[in-house]
Amino acid sequence: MTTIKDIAKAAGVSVTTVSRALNGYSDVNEKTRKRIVEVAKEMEYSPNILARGLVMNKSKTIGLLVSGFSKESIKDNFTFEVLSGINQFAAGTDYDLVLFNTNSIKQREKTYAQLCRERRVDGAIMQGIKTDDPYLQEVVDSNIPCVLVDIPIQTENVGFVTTDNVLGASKAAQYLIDLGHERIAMVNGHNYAYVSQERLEGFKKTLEAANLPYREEWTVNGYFTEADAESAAYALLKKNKEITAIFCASDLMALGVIKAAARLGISVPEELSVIGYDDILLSSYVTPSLTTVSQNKQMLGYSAAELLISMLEDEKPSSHIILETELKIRQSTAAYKDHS
Amino acid sequence: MTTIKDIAKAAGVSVTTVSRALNGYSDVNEKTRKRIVEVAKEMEYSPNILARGLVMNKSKTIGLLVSGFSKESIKDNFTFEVLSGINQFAAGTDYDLVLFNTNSIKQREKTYAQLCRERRVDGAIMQGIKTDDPYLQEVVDSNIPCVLVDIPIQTENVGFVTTDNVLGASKAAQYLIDLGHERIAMVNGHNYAYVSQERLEGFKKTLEAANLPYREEWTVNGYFTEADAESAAYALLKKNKEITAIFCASDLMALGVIKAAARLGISVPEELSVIGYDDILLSSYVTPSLTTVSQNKQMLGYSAAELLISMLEDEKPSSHIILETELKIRQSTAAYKDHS
DNA sequence: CTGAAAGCGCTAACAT
DNA sequence: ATGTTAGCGCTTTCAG
Repeated sequence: MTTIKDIAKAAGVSVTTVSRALNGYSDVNEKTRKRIVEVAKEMEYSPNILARGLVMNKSKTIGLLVSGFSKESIKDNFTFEVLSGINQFAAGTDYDLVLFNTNSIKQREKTYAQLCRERRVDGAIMQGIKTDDPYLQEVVDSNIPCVLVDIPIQTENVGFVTTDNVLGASKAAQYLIDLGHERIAMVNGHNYAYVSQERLEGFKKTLEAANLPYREEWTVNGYFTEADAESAAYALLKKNKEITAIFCASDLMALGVIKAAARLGISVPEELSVIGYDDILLSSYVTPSLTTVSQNKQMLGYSAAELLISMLEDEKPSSHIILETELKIRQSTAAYKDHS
Repeated sequence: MTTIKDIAKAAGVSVTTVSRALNGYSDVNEKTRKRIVEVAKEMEYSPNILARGLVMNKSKTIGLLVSGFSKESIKDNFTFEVLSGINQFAAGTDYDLVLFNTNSIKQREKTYAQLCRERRVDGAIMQGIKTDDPYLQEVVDSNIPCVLVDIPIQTENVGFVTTDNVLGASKAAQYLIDLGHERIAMVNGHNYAYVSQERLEGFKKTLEAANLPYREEWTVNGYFTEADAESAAYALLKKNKEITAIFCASDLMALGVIKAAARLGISVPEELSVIGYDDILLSSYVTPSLTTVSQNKQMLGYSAAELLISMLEDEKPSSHIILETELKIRQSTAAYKDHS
């Protein structure tokens, strides 16, 4: 493997000159530069980024701390879309992405912060982390520049990007209300996700603004999985036949709810309107297709990368980005009709 | 950031001893080791992997060269599932994954091989690369240990993992034949994918073994996209009403074919049987659900990582792995009935 | 405009 | 069992 030393020898100059020539410094004679570049190409030189990183004390890498990179999360390819967005932005820069291997076992011995420090990443993007994950706090406390996806924490060197979940949930609820529904339930995720808290807030607020009672017992957790949502909704619907609409904090859970309804002989959307959240790929392909609050997942990743790199390069202060959502009306919702 | 030098000073030993103690060498007094480990923990020491890599001449990273990490490829989350499998295996090792930023623009200036060399990756996994990609050859020619997904090239330091595409296609074709179909068309991917060539071979072979003619004009390319497959199938079906079954080289294309059939008023599976390949998530959710040749995409990634790391660690010779496929019978296929 | 020399953090002979 | 020394490939003062 060719080094600048080899080039220096071959070109009859010092390593310093080679380094400066190759890095585009101005104080190098144009002729010598040309010769050096020539020789470098001939010898198939590739700079050793590790060595450079060692001396410059930065690695030009971004650490990706992604939970939920496993079998279960393939269905909602949320993770993948965010990743794709990150990659898209990063592709326009000279940063590379390192994906940390975080199976739960390893997490015990090595924390995220350690992983970042070991690899000397310049910054990190965290995604899919529960709010009670101890390592979340650790990363926040460490002084590694970091951007969080869907976790609204902002500090000196931590920014975040998320969508307006309160408003998103509000749109969903308002739409159901506008359809004439009055007895609306909610299947939420879990208590360790900010998005759940916020979507609940938006839901509640909107009901109350319409003078509809918010009933705590009609809000159940589906833990963001199809199966859990199905069983939770099954119990809920069985017990409360009067419910005519359900707002779900994710599309996957909405699918579970529809399954539960099917098992109970409740037809969607005729007898029950179901509305999801996310707009995952499946939503438009299933029957009935899912009315949902669409978020631009790619943009979430893209913006996260953009924000992080601006913090890194321009030494901009940390900040946050709130993306818009859009209600996509499909077939799983319908105007309220009295079936009694 | 603490270094071994700091620890050495604090513990009153030399850096060598610290290095050896921390790396579990046997020739260190148990007492000193304990003290050193203690001090290291207190000072929150994290080894600088870059520095270690520099001297050891290996980085404990695997480069992921993934084409199709973009908007279009989100539908068939093939890429993601493979990635997930790679990650799964890597999580049990001390290798981290680096995702190279390869937008097409950058490809011009930096080849895959260069990216690998710059980052000093120990090995690479390539996926979703067309066989005519010039950079494929370059990586193969470079002496970087590499595992290819779905490209059967094997050299000194290149292995591959794939599924048995000939057999897979054969299963699909045989199933259609067993259902009584005799006029079977094929929507293939494109000419720059080995899998396409192999699936075609399996298809052809099986037709001929059943004494059915293979008609070249009934094989069209859908370029692995839903839209292209739709228009190709539309033209094909419009012109050849006698076709009663279509074998598609991917599920996404099968969806396109079904759309084309719908536009022509041909009902699936009553008048036309459609069979896909891959078993992507959508396949079981769409209506009618898709009969398909299922491949274990996660295992593809998992095996690729496993193979690569065995090549790296055990200095095993390169080799290849062929995974099995499984025919999943769903609703898009039915026994042939004469509609004339 | 160019070069000599120091040093980033670590490991690995080679002493002792 | 521990320390001394050299060096991985690169950038960066500091001198010329």
